[in-house]
Amino acid sequence: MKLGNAPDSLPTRGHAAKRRSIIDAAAAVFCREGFAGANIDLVAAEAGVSRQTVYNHHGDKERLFAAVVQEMTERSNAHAFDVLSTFPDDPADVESELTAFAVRLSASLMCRGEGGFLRKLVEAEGDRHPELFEVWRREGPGRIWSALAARFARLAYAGHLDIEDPDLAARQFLALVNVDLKLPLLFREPVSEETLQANAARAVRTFLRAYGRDRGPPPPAREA
Amino acid sequence: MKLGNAPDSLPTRGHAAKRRSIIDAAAAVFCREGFAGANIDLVAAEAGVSRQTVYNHHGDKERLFAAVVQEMTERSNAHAFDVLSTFPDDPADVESELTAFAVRLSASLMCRGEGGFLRKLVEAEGDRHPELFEVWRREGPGRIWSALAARFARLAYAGHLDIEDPDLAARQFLALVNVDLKLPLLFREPVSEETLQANAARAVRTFLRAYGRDRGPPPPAREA
DNA sequence: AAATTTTTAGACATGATTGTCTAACTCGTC
DNA sequence: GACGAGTTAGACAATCATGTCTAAAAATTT
Repeated sequence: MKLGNAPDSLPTRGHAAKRRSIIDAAAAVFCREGFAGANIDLVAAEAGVSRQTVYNHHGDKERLFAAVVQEMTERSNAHAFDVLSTFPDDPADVESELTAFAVRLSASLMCRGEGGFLRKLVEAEGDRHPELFEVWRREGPGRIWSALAARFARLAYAGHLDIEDPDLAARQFLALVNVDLKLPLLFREPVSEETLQANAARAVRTFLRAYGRDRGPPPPAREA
Repeated sequence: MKLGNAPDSLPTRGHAAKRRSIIDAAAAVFCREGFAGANIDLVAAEAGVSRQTVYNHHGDKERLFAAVVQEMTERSNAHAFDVLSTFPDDPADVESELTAFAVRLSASLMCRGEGGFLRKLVEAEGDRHPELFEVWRREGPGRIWSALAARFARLAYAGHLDIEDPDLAARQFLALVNVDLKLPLLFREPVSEETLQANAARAVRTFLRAYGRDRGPPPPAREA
């Protein structure tokens, strides 16, 4: 029986560290091998922990998987909102600042880390655990999209862009940014910084041709 | 020993039919459960065939998987080029005809059938069978993209579009068409005809704002 | 330093799956 | 009606993974 003192008392130190390394290792293994192919012994070995400890912490392969998905969702979201907070709010040069933002976005959201994990896991195991990934869908892409949409709306209101439907614009922006990243990502190929930069530049150029302020003759009659 | 008569002699009739149904069943099971989770007994049952027959035909789980990937790649490609052949070559109304094409494209390429199978299999098992999916990558997306790019180039040459880089335009077109299909596809949700239509319309509108001929001031000097 | 909790290594039972083998069966052909 | 290729059901060994258990070791708290 715990004596009920501070929540982060000392015993949790090594405990929490092990828990984290188990989650990390499990994420890697689940992602590499899929749920069915994942081997608990391998997870334990990769986490530098005995198998029994894995069971002590998470009780079950199923529950371990759930813990991994939840943890990754949280990390991924935190990361995403960090990047989102660097969205250019009052840019001197829309194109260059939006491009720089797109680079940050693609670098951290898609290529590295949790984002890819989750996408793959959803794709592979979504059928078997619908409720888990339903949460991800609502809390993940949904919130990011609308946050990004709000940023675009502000940019449009400030006169830097010409956007009817900010939600649509946000989704299309993300789609354009990802155009040339899909295949390398699928094959786990490293994406060089230059590639990222060039790709972002292409995406933003097209995006601005569609949504830029100085896009030819003013639309015939928008509000009258 | 076969008597060496017609290649499609009668004995092969049931044979070929079984082979096909095995491939189909295996595709479904591999796609649902992943390679590790796929159960040969289940494949046999779903194909209406005994397990031994599966082994007679393909010898191995590994080779069965390879056969499935190859077959699906071929079917998917054939289908894709069928749809590609309906690309509007000399449209009276670019927007409406391009939208109709986008509907056909998203309906057959992404939602139904082999395309989704392959994407998921590549995502899930690409690490384990790189050489298999390398072929898919070259023969699948690569060829489709360049074929679509050629069509766009023709459309631009005929004066209906204003495109610098047709390959890029083709990839961006596909990305825009898929914007709102990703999530429903991921979750295997049915996509209604109206949704498809509306989505295609949005995609094409944005695409044409970026690449349309009458997009504001005529580009400085294209051909004189 | 003693006590308590966590971790470890390994054995263990259980169940599932792969791939082989054999004997019986079906079907179209001669 | 018999032949032969292909098919079937089921038994079978071998492998492997999950999850439990136990006794010993390590780390922490009092």
